[in-house]
Formats: sequence, C-alpha cells, structure tokens
Amino acid sequence: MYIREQLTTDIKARVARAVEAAREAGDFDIAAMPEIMLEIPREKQFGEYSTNIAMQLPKQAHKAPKVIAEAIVRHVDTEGSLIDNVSIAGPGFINFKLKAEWLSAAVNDVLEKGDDYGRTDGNAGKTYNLEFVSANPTGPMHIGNARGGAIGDILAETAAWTGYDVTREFYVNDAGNQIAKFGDSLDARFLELMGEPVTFPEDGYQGEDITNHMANFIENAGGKDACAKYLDMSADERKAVFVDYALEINLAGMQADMARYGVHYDVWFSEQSLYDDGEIEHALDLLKAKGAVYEKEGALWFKTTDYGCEKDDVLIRANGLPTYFMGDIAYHLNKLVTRKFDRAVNVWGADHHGHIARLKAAMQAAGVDPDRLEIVIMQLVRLIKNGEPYRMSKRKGKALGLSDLLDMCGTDVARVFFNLRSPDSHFDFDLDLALTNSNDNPVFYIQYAHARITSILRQMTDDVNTTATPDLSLLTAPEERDLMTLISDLPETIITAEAKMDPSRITHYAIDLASAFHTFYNACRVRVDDADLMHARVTLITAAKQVLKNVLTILGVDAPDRM
RNA sequence: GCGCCAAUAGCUCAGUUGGAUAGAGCAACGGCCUUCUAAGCCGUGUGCCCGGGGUUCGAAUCCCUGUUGGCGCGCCA
Repeated sequence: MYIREQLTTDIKARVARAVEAAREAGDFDIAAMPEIMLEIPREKQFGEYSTNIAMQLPKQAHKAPKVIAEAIVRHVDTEGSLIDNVSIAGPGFINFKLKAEWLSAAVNDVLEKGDDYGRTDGNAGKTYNLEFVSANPTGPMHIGNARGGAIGDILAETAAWTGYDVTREFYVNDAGNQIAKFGDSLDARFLELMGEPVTFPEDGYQGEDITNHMANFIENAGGKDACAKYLDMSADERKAVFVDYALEINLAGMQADMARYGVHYDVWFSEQSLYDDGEIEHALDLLKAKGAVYEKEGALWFKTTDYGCEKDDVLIRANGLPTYFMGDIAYHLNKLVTRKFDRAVNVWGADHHGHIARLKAAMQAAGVDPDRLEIVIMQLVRLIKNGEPYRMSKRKGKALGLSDLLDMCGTDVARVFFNLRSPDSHFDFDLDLALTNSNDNPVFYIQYAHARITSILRQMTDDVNTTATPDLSLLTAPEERDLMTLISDLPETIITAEAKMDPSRITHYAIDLASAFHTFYNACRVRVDDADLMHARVTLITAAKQVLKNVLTILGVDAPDRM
C-alpha cells in the first residue's frame, strides 16, 4: 500500500469512528452513515486533507454544519496516526494537518519500490485488450494515427501499471471493400506502367505509394518483359497477386513505423482471418438465433432500433458480401467471447463515434454485457501551417505521414505532444512549432530535470555516506515539501489516468514534477557543508529521479543522463 | 433535422467524486549564473469561466435551454 492510500483509509476510518462516537454521545442523530469523502485542499493553509462530511449531515441531523463539525472533531482520535491536528474552517470543512513524517514515508516508499514505484494491483488478475490505431493498410499512416498511437500506448501502459494484464492490438483491415479498391488502384498503375491503356478508378487511391509499389514490383520481377505474363491473367487473379505483394510491404512498414514510435503490439489481428475461420458466419448465426436479424430488399439487417438507435444496419449486402459492421461484430465477439477478455477498449477517431451505439447493441444482442466494450473517442487532429489549417487528403496521397512526423520532431516529442491534452479535446498540431521550436516542448523540460539530477549525483558519489540512514526530517523548506508531496502522488495519478482513460494526466504530472524539482533546485543547494542535510537532499533527489524515470517510462520517453 | 465532442486570461490550455481567494505555459516587462546543467528559477496583471434559466449550504464543474465551432448520421471503411 502506498502512503497516500494508507493515509486516506486511516483518516476515513477515524472520521467514521468519530461520527459514530458523536452520535453515541448524543451530539446529533443521524439515520445512516454517509460515504466519507476526503479531498486534497487547493490551499495549503487548509492542511493535507479535508472532508466535507459535516456539510452533508445537516439535513438528517437537523443541526448547523459547524455544530456537527465541532462534535466530530471533539471525537476524532489521532492517537498513533500521522495526523498532527484537526481543525474546522469555512462553512464546515474539517481539515487535517499531517505530521512532517508522512513526507519521509513517501520518499522511503520510492526508494524501496524503485522501478515499480507507482505500480498498484487493484486490477490484478483481469485481462484488458486495448485496440488502437488500426490504420487502413492500403497506405502509410497519417498524423491522426500518430495521435491514436501515443494515446493508446500510454493508456495501455497506465492500465498495466494498475495491475491489468494488457494486450495491445492492431486490427488489420485486410478484407472488404477498401482492399478491392486497393487492388483496382494497384492494377491501374501496373497497366499504366506497362503502357497499357487504362482509366484510373475514380475513387481509387491516388497516392504515389501505389505507383511506387508497382514500379518496384515490376523491377523485382525482372522488368516489363518478365511481367508480360500478368497481362494474360484475369484481372481478379492479377489484383490478388498485387494486393498480396503490396499489403505485406505496407504492413511491414506500419510495424516498423510503430516500433520506431515506441509502440509494440502484442497482436496484429487480421480481419481476413474472421472470414477464413468462419467467425463471421458464426457471429451471424448467433444474431439470427437471437432473433435480431431480418431480411429486406435482398440484404440482411440487424435490428439496431431495438436497442434505442435510430435506424437498422445492414449486415450482409444484397450482393452477399458482409459489411464492415458485420466484421466488426465478429471481431469484438472474438475479443470478448472467444478470447474472453474482461475488458475490450478501442481508441477511435471522432469520425467513428456514430458506430459505438450499434456495436454495443450488437454485443448486447449476442448476449454479451456491452459494458465490457468501451470506446475512447479521440477528437481529430488538425494540422496548422503558417497559422492556418493545412488541408490534406489521404485519397490524393497528400497526407503528412507518421514517419515524416518522426523525422521532424522525434519519437519523444511526438509522444508527449499528443498526450498533452485529453483525448476528447480538439488538437491543433502546429507544424511550424514542431519544426522550428523544440525548446518550447515540455518534453525537454521534463528530461532536463532528470539530466540535472543525474549530473548532481554523478558529482557527489564520494561525498555521502550512503550506508547511514538519512534524516529526512531535515527537509523542511517549502520547496522540499512540495517536491515530496508530488512524489507521493504518482500512484493515484496513474490510477486516475486509467480510470478516466485519460493519459494526458500522466503528462501533466510529469510536467508538475519537473517543475517542482527545478524550483527546489534553484532554492536549495544539494551540495552543502552540513553533511546530514546534504545526505537528506541527496536522498530526496534520488527519489525524485526515480519517479521522473518511472513516469517517463510510462510515457515511453527516454530519461537522459545528460543534455 | 438528429446525435457525439468542445467553448476558461491577448494566444495555447489545466482545473480531481460539485468545495474555501479560478491556475499554468507562451507572449510583455523586470530580476537571478566566481558555487551542484540558465533547455532553469523568481517577480509584475489580466478573467461576463460563451449567453440564459435551474438544482445545491456551495456550480467553471451537475440538469434544461440557446449560440458558436469540429465530427458523424452510406448495402463506405
């Protein structure tokens, strides 16, 4: 148990006993014990913890909040606790001021747990599938995928730090309509390169990458003459060859890009495998058996409207081909039923939010608790160049790729940048800022704190007797206390980030921690004549360095020793 | 038309399960390096928390409503 958890459970228990004691003493009468909430006051003058219990009771106790608060405070037993004193303030807040020792406990906690400081086990034993990015494999990844990658990966990491057994998953859309379009586009470029007359499909992929694929294909095959045999094939056979060829290359490219981005997937799940393994059929049969499917105009429909949605959705088209929705149902049943994940979470772009309700409806129809499926909706990224939105079209191949982005600003900057704001806020990616002004980026601010600490410690190896126990009670400066307080917050920050599915909280914490260290650094010298104080401060910055390292690990960002 | 997301300082944004005097970065101005990394620190001030109702002891936060912006509403994925 980390120190904050110990404190909150202890204080809550003492408050509950005090309320009980006050009631027994006849100070007030209440029918039921309300939930006791502890909060951390914004103003330091109000102590480390505060409860509003006295303001929740007046209705049933028929007494003024202050009177209730006084009665509770009279009965609070602080024996054997870290509570220094209890007071009443404002409209009836009960404030707890702690003994300075609690901060030492936080520092010792860090030193004891090391690389594991911040890990908790509240979700131990539960499996968690996190699907993110899942970019269309028909072309290179774009900047929206970059945001999804950073958010998803750090979300996965926070989940792992709270005890979940996490699987990072990429759904490869290697089946269906867009693959057909991909094949049409490849074939058209091939015929063009071969000098055959051809009209490029109107809704085809116009990017250069398509032409490059086929140019390379021809070269690898030994030139145009050697490729003449493909002209004799049927168009469908030929497209199948090209799709196989280009898909493999694209997939390898995406895997390489994601690896470079610090994202390592456990599973690359093929949509096509759902067809090959009969899971599409099986899912359809299941829905049919539940009576959720009907036929209309030659197509098979899912009764989405039975689940509060506006209209029904097609599962199998009149031409016999399953829709993307059908595949998605089979896929999520695979996650939740076949593979039995306790939770399945998807990170989707805002342009997909309309699909949440119907997918959950399908899960419900299939007899699966829809709450086991959660969607994190990420608002779309807007590229800003020269202060104006930069329009790009993936179809025309003008998108800025993930690899271009990484060339420009590097993995560390990109990962932090995309986790500066919560997923559900709109995000403007300023190209000029990323290109020219990396000093403004908070990632350097955080890393600089780590490098500074390392530098100090490097120079002090001989000055401190590390076998002795440091006297942390010497750390009384406000800057020292602020730093220690922040250090104690990491476990709860991770738990909150996971619970709210908001990885930006980790980034904000990292910035706050770095700021607390820089402030401390400027206010307090570590290398001082007083050997005991020096020892205590070395211990403090050693802990701060460890926490910075752990938080950078979660963010997937390097913790440099020098800058 | 219906649905989802957003609106807080000049700009970009924090703001914890509703709490006490709404914060930070950038920008502007002024200060801090003979001593552990100045990619840093300290100081100076600015708010119709989009408007209007409501709930509450208490609302930037919750509910209703309006406005503005983004996205979606296909036998596309």
